[in-house]
Amino acid sequence: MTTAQNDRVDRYKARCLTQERNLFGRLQAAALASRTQAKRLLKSKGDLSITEWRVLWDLAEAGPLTVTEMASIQRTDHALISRTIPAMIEKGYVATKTGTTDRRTSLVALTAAGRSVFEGTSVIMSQRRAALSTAFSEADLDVFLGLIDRFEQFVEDPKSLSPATEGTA
Amino acid sequence: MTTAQNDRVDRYKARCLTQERNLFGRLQAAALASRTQAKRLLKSKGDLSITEWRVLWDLAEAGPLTVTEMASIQRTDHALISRTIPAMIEKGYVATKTGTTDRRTSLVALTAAGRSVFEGTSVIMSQRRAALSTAFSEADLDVFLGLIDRFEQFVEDPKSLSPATEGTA
DNA sequence: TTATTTTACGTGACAAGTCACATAATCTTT
DNA sequence: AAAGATTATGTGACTTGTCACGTAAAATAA
Repeated sequence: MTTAQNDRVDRYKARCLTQERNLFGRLQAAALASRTQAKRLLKSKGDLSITEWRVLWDLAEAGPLTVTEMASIQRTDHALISRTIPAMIEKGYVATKTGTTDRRTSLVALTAAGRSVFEGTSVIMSQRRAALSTAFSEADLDVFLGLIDRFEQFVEDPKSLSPATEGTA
Repeated sequence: MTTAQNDRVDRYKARCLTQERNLFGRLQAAALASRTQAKRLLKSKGDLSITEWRVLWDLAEAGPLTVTEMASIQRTDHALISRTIPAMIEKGYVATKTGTTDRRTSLVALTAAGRSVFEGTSVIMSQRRAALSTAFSEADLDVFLGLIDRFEQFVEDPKSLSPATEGTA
């Protein structure tokens, strides 16, 4: 290996080191790894997608629910849920009816088949949550969630990157 | 509002409360909010996608780099980068050549135009990182990264959800 | 030296996610 | 009561990401 190649590899390694402290990148990667784990666990028990699993879980815990309510609970966009519901209806897992007090809403409820699929899948997902609870104490979790709260405030607060800030930079 | 409706709303609210302490969901939402912020900032300075920005940034800091090296630095899959490179070549931002020591590799380097686009965009992205540094001290960051390390170990460690665990449950 | 295994990267299919938009329904203002 | 503004949901287009696969090249084993 030549000196130029050594330089190139050194730069690569240095770059990797600096990115280990890049909170944006690290959070992204951790969240995606988490998602991959969930997909793998769901796959081991059937063919539910993550969105389908979330819908079933929310409905099992608190249904019937509107699309917007589920989106809010899951901190996701209503579009994703809206797009998932028809196939779940087709599979017989959920049924919808127009809201009586607000005819814009679509009230989604579990069917018996949906309840059954939920129960067949919930064991592994409960185990996942229980395993996480052994890895992180309640105090750890408080710290973690507090840091996440602060991070979310940062990314959603326009003031942190306002013209005034630019003026002083 | 009837009693049944009250019950339904109460269940929804209770469900929201429990999900506030769901670390999986919270981490996911925070990472996605961060990504959205990045996209918004990039959009304010041009039309770079997140993947394009990441490629430019890595190359500016440590280029030339292979697809696998960039994927490793960014903690992403090589497929995403491979798919992005041709358009960036078309735009004149990067150029590639086959590696001399390993002809399987594709060495990607910034062009002068790419350097220029990088520099036009890097100010706002640097400001973003600086703003994050004012929101989180080095000590905060150490704690946060440590918790993320532990979370990543959890989601990647098969032992936490092994048959032995299932046997004892 | 040959055979086998592993690796780099390009490609395709699909899921998860964002944003814009449209339509209908509801709410607020005039 | 009518007009204007806001909201719920469905849809489409696009990005970001995963996984599987194929091919060529490199590494390892026989």
